[in-house]
Amino acid sequence: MRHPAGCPVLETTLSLCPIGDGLRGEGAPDRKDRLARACRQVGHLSTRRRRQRQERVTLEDVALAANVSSITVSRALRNPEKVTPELRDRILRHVAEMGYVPDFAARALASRTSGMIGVLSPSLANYAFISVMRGIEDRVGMTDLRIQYANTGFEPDEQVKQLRLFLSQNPVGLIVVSGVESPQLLDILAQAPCPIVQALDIASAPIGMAIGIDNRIASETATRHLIERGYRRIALFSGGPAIHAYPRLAGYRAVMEEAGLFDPALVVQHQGHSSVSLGGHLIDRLFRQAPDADAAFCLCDDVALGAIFECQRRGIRVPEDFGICGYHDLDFASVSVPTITTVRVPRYDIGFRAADKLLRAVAGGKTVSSVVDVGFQLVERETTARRSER
Amino acid sequence: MRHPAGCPVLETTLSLCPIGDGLRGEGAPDRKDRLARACRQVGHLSTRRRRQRQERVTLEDVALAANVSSITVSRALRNPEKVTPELRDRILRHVAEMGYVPDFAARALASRTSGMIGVLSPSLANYAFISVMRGIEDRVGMTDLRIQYANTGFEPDEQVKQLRLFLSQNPVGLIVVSGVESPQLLDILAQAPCPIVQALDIASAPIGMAIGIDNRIASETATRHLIERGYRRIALFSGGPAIHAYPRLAGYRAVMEEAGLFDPALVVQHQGHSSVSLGGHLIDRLFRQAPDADAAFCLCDDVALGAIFECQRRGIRVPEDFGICGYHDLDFASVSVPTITTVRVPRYDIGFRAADKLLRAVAGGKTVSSVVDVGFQLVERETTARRSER
DNA sequence: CTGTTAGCGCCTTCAA
DNA sequence: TTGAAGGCGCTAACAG
Repeated sequence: MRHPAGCPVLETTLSLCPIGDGLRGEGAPDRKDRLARACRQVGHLSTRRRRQRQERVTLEDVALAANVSSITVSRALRNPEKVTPELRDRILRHVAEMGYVPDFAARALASRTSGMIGVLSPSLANYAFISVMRGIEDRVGMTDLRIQYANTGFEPDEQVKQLRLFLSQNPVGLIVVSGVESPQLLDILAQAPCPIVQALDIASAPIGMAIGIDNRIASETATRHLIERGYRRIALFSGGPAIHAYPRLAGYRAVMEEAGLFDPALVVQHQGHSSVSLGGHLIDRLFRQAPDADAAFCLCDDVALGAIFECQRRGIRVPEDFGICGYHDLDFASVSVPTITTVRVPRYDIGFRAADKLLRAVAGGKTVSSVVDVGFQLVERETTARRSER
Repeated sequence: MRHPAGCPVLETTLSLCPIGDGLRGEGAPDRKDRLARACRQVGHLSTRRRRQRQERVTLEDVALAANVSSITVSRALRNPEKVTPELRDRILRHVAEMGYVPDFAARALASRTSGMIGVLSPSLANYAFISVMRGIEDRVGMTDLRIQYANTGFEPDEQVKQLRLFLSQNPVGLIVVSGVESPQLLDILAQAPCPIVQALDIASAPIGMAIGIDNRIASETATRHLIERGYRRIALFSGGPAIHAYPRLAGYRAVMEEAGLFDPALVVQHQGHSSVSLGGHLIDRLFRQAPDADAAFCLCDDVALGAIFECQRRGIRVPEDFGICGYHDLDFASVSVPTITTVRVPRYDIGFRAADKLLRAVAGGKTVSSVVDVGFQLVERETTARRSER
């Protein structure tokens, strides 16, 4: 069934508009009056000439209207306690009336602080990262600082590019969600003129501060759990670039090798975002490469869920015929049928505390290198709940 | 199983650091040399005094080193074609060598354009919005413009606050994902000095341009579909504030009333983000309020999935005993067991085209009011696939 | 408590 | 093609 509106096509050309095209506003009508008044004032002559076809109300405009100096308006806005209450009220009235909006660029330039925290994360399309960001947001929301997000889609080049953009904005601090892999990125981070906190992964080489869990150990624990449950031909399902999953891959491999069970045919990877549908595809690939596989350790719960669905479709019983272990303990892992055994990572907490660490470093003016392991938890649920056959 | 790191507690106080605390960097060692050289130059005396304990490399620093004026360096960087190739190379070498990083605040102030596009979205924790943002990102990525995100958690106050923050940054344009409800927000938007595109919903009053689907009609279509399949006691499951879901509620209600089937006990709402686990809770509430309910129209697929799980757990057969229709056609809807009937919304496309519209308006310098309906599609799958009993 | 002065780093404008 | 002068809007530092 198609909605009557049909299926419009993109308008033809996609002009790649550079910065700064066609942005000039048109003149504000009531500006002349204020300018006239300005001329009657002393010491504000410079105001006269500028703004021909501009519209923005400036501090000085408000100051003129309120018959004070611009710095007083500034103070009334930012340090109310430093201005007489009546004066302040009068000024604030004018501010509201004239619709004054502060200009952050000017403020940043003059005060030499942007009041901005940059958050670099690999992907928005994953609840695992989003929880971390919620934690960050909640902590930063308690301050006057602003957050600026950038997501890099797991691509090293994009990481570097986004980081450059951040640095151009003089961030007060930086949070890098997930591990830092590219050496170039590490280089830039090391030279960054602000504190940096790495959140989520502490296994990769940290710059400055880090808070999260040791994904390698978590991965070892999960793999070991599958072995203890009697599974032998345990596959690894991974979405996203290998480099991002590296610590977890290493943990899986170490345990499998130790047990004499490692087989490259069991490692099924996919470049690209993890998703539920990916889980099904990986099951398909797995059974072609290794028809005797009897379990899968999925590096994200959504892949695990997709694997469950595909098993149901093929008549493979979970956990009896095939065990599944996920990662992250996403919302649905505890309510799906069957419920998903997974590695619980306190993501919100990590975000909150990462922001907290950062804010302390910003306030203290010093970056003390430190690594905090918040710990994980293996949550055993139905997808691996078969009697041990060991 | 607990990871040995244990469960550390948040460090005691959470100082609410205001903007600008403790940010001064320490002196750069090689600065003296450059300053000395500077003194030998003419016309740059002003450079001497400033920067006592500062570190940032400025255009002028590079200019000094390259023996040109700062404006030439600026040009070499931003309009390479306006500078002799050799000179340009020499300058760029110095730039790289000295690690010059442009200062966006200064650029924005001087050029009167921020080069930034603001994207206001209700929630990051929902794949529906994230797809839209991916579309936006891909289109904007073709330009030099930057994106700044803000999410408002569905709260009107937060929307206004975030919007103010945007306006303080002189955005080149604004994209508002999802409908605009609060009149205050509408007010501010109406006065914004830049083009605005509203994406995803075109049913609510548009300011400027809008692109998306008519959620009310989509909702009507879905409800009608359930009726056609023979369901009668059709519930509505909604996450998020009622105001956000309003067009869809209205569509559902209109069709149900028309059919003489409407019953308030069938409407189950929850303030808060939708999620898979929410679906289960809503099923629970529904069967308490209306034990004879035989279907649910869920305003998001994740709620629908949660409803499926809960039905499985209770031995309720879907679609035979209970029909389920979702919304958004998220990734998993086509692979779950059973697959989910849902309303497909071309979210990525909407994002991409919203950005495209915005960029055109920015380039053209004019905002032509326009509303584009991209249309939706009802995708019939297993959760409603029972023989019609009508 | 309020005002004056002098930039912040870059870019626009105009001149050479 | 390059440079000099000046200003963007705001705030730090110091006066009064």
